[in-house]
Amino acid sequence: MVSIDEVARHAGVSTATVSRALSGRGHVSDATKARVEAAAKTLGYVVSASASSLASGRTRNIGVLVPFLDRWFFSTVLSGIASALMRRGYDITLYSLTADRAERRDVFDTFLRRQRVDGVIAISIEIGEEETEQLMALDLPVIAIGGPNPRLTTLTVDDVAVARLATEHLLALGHREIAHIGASPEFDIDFHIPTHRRQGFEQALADAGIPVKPSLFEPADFTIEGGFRAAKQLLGKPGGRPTAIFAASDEMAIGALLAARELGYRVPEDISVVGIDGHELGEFFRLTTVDQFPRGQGERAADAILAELEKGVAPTHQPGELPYELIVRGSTARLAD
Amino acid sequence: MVSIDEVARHAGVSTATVSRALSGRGHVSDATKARVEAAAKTLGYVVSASASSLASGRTRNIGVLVPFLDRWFFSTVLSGIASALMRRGYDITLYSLTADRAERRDVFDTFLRRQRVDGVIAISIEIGEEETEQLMALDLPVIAIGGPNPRLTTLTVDDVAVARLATEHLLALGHREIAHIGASPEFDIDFHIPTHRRQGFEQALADAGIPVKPSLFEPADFTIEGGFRAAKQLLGKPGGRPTAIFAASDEMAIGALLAARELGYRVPEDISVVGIDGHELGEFFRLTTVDQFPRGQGERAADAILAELEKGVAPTHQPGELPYELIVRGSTARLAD
DNA sequence: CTGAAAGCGCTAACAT
DNA sequence: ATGTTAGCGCTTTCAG
Repeated sequence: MVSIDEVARHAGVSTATVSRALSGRGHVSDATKARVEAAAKTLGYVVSASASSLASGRTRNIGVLVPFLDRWFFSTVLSGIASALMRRGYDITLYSLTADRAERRDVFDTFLRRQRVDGVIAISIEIGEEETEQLMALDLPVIAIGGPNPRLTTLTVDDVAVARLATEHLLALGHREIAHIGASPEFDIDFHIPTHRRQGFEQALADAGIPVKPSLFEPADFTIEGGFRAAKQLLGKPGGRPTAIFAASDEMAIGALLAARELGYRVPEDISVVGIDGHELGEFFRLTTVDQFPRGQGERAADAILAELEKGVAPTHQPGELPYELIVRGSTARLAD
Repeated sequence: MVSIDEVARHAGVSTATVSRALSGRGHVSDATKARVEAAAKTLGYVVSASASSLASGRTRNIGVLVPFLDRWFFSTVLSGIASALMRRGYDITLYSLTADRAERRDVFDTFLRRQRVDGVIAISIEIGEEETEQLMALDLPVIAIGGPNPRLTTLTVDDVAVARLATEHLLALGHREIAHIGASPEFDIDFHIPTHRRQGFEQALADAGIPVKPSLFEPADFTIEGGFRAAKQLLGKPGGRPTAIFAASDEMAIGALLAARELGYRVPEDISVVGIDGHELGEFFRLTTVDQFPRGQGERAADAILAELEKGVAPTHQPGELPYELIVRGSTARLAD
């Protein structure tokens, strides 16, 4: 590997000047800057990350905490983060948080403390009291996406409003018997998003003067399969089926849609279905949804952390400021008289 | 951040001994080792990655090259890599290769050359001549998964055999009119897996004495939607529809299954469908498939690179040694007489 | 088995 | 605007 003094020699300057010219910190005349850049280029010189980090304290590397790598939502947010960060020359190191308690401890105890990153982005993970403490002890910028944590800077969408919007869409189409597929109670304990969505749902009903029937709620696990099972329950019960289903995620909504079909109901003629997320399969299934632009969430988080890092701008995020939008496709329709 | 000499002082030894005790390189008496470990623990000491890397030349960090983060197959392989690497205390830094040529160049020119990683794993990316050159110039262990590259150590499954297996399953059930959904020609140009799958399909037919009909091939893009469209074409053509479809991926197979249903065909009574991959949705759709254990592929790649790194074992992989297995579920059945 | 000391390849004062 | 120099926090000879 070619090192900085070869470049210095080649350009006829000191290593300090090479460093300045290449990093853009401190003044260098345009002429020398050009010479240095040319030398670096012909020699194929790239700054050594560890040497530079050790000397400067900056790593140009962001740590990203993800709960599941193989679930669509998370990997989509991650890809947003990756592209925004890469554009700015930052590396990203990935910390995948499994269910394994010990591994999870390791991430906070050890991995994150190696001084390998300049900041961390946490994607929709519920961070415990002690973990929050450890994150803050890192003394690094931290941006969390989803799952509001009062002690951390958090990017959130207003989940209550999102759920209201979905529900109001159904109400505006004339539906009165609306079922909701949300999280199972265990899931809810340390993850608040599903609760908020349920609240928004109930608020919208209340505002429309419609009583909330517990029999029209069915828990599931945020997968297609879970949504499928829940919808079968909802639609199979004798005595007055719902005319519409609001699922707390697109994957569950797709499951519901498939369940309705399998039972012989037509969507949207017999039953309307709406989800939340903006899932890539939504278009294919003609699913009406409230899109929350997960890629964009990742990009914003990346921008926020870079702003804090490079401009020292402590982000001033209002809770619930992330955008969302109702996308009306073919899975919802007016209630037939 | 607490540093190595605090630990040294606390344990009453030199920094050299702390380094040896904690890294396990060089001999330290059990007694001092215990003292050092205790000191490190009570002080909460964690070795600084950059200082350690600079001094030793080892980073304990593996670079992973991924083409798409948000596609199920890749994120699943990635999660396998992540868990195997994390268990061994390695970090992983992620390089997402977009279609953008310039960004892609950057990865090879700059990102990978920062000496931030000890090795690289490339997931199913077709690596060009020049890129291969650059990878080799890194002088680091490189493991590629899929897309055999004669100059790189590559973990592959025998795609021809996998496709034969899927096709032979259909043949054994009595099917003779078997359609294949594969890649569109552009896709094929620099990505050989689909071609191999097609070859396996054709070989199996040939062995059974069945002529290959071009009309029974339909290209698609490896998505559910693509498979859906392709199957509609295949099943909609007047004059003798196929009785079975072999799709080169599970996502396309699921699309095909949905298309068959929408056209009013029953699966598997009227038409059998088989895919390849072992997709998480396979179970839900009762899809017969040839599983190629993507998570396991990631884990193996991680193990291989660690073996090379830590034991200096240059991996001796035979082409096509990754496991695969036919999983018969409910989407295939005997041809009705 | 342990310690002293010389770097690893940069960056950031401090000079000039 | 540029050069000199002292580290950054470890690891690794080399001695003992």
